[in-house]
Amino acid sequence: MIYHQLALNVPLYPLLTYAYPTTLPAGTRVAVRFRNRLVAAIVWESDIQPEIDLSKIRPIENILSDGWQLPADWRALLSFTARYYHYPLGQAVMAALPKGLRQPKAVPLPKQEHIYSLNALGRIQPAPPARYHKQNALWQRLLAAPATLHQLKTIHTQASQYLKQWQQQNWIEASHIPACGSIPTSLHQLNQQQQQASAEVQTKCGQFAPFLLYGITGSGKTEVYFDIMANIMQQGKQVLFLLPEINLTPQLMQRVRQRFPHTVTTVLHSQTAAGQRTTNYLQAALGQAALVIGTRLAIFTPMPNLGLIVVDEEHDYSFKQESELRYQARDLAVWRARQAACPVVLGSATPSLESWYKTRHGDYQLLQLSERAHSNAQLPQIHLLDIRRLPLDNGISDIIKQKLQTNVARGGLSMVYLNRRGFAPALFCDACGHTFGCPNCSAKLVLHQHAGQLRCHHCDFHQPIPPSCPECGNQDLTAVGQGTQRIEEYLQHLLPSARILRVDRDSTAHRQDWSEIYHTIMRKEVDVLVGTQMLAKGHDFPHLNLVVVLNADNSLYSADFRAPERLFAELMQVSGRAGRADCTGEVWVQTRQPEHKVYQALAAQNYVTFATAELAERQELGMPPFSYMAAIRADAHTMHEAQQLLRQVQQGIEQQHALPANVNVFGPVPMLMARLAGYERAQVFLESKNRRDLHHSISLWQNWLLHLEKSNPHTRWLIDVDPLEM
DNA sequence: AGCACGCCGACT
DNA sequence: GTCGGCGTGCTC
Ligand SMILES: [Zn+2]
Ligand SMILES: [Zn+2]
Repeated sequence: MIYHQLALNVPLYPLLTYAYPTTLPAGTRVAVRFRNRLVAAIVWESDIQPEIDLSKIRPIENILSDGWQLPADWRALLSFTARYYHYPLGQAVMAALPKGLRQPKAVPLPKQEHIYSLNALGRIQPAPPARYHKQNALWQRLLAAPATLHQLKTIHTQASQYLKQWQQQNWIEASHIPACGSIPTSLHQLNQQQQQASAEVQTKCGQFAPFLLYGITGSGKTEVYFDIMANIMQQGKQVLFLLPEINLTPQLMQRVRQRFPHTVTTVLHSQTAAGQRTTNYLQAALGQAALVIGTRLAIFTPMPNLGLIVVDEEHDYSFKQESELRYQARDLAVWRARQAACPVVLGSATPSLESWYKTRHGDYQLLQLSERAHSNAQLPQIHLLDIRRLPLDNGISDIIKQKLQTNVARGGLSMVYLNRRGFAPALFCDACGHTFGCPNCSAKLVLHQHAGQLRCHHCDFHQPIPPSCPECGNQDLTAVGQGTQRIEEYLQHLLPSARILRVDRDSTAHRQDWSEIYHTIMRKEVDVLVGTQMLAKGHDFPHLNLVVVLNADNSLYSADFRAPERLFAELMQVSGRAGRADCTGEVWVQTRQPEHKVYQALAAQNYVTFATAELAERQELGMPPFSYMAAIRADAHTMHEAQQLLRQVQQGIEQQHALPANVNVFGPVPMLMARLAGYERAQVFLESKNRRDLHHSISLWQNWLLHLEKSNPHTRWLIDVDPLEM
């Protein structure tokens, strides 16, 4: 018997040993019995010396992927990912596979699509008589240009039958459809900066080279990506294009299809149906698709000819998975580019301070687009409106009211942005001061007027709006603050003739809603948009010329050291919506702290100044990117239990004096959101300037946690490397 | 994580 | 006497 190390979906750090009569190559998908259930597994290593009792080792039941293995570079990526994020390798491997490949069932490989063309003999044949009009149409189509079965089926569903006939006559030939296909020249003429950026990346083709493409909103980053992608794909290489889910819109896909009409493109995101995702994954893995577009999970797609990775909106937090395997796809993209020896382009109008810092140190090469791509498009004018002494009506000052009225009157499109859905963020008792909190979370319940409910935005708790205060019985309950619903209602009252549309998670609950909303806006059937982040990202409305930002100050009070960076990026993004194409835009930001660095940098529309100042502050405090961090978290029904496990580990390590001197430990402290979905959450931060020592310390903590978890059975724990949550 | 095993309270 | 509550421990 030959023994193999297998990756299975079990929460154990070591791999499991199974036997097979012959040596199976690493990367083979197999089915095995685990606890007497048939599950899928991936061969990680063959011909090993078992470290456990031979009697416990069971046989591999059968081999699932005949003739295809998960490639060595993919396995190296997962080994690295599991090690770096301190996550069980078996579970990491399974998280990187689409559902179809996690099942103990064989999956047929996608057949490479054929393209059919009439050969010389075929071309001199008479066309089928016109009375057989479907047959004739097929023939005419093939006469005009080669076509795929898929295309021919749109002419006649029985196309394959006739193709077979004609193939037997030796009139047509079938050939594999090329992954890349011909790429037509772009309709967009790149400006000088764009050309230069594209050229810089292309000179590094075939070698590891990380770039940060810093381009202001509207500077045409996408055209630059497309230009580089076209070049790389024409060399027969594959391109991986990552972007936040919210930006993966039908409009974006439309642009891709227009620019690369003959390129086999595959889309991978969490909304793709499971079966389709497996097919797409395999298409990329077999090199049949030249272009892979997807959200963070697409970083794990095997690509045999990877020639370029693009990460658009690289500052976006959605690249970090905040559960289970807590990977940062942007960072893994850089790792993969190094492994594949290819360029990687991270793009943003407000780069993450981590990436910006790396350009300062020459780790990443900086590419800048400082002009709007369309020379007639102006930057918006951003105004800060100090509301400390101004009367507000539903959170809106007179000046803003007038701005909105004027813009509606002259037929412009306005947007009122606030990052709070619902009617009001809190309900308050005037008599005793009682507020309604979520019983499961440390958060206030949000008033949803239309639904007649108080809802928690962090868990699924909800209750009917109470008629009176449960503390004192008072019936005068006041809705405090503004949510999008309330603003929508108020604006309808203020601007009775205006067509107002609210866009937030509540108004776009169904998949279709967004595209309907989008088209309504594009048909200019809306005067005022009210919405949250959804509205700020991913969609351009060329005729939008007034943006109003309400209640942004809330984020300034956060204890999270990344809050200013986040707010700045968010406000720059919202502001960038105003005045694209050929109309000048105006942005008005209501604030009580106009002197704050975030607002000052925003008004000046100066990312560089902001980043420089913010980095200086981070350096002073020894925060990332000037140090590396990891969070060890524990949760339990009581904060005491959660902190107890962490304290026990801390004491154990202290007694052994095992912690490297250059690793600092903070905590245990409650998380900023201390209670979530019924669990009290505590954490310890490990911080060091030395990555090796940090990781050594994490492993130390991990081993102690594995040892002490038995005596704390009600406490769960996890490790978050390079954490974003605080 | 599941899923068995096992040891005590409240049912027929 | 048994049914089932979940605390404990293992998984190749
Ligand atoms: Zn009260
Ligand atoms: Zn809650």
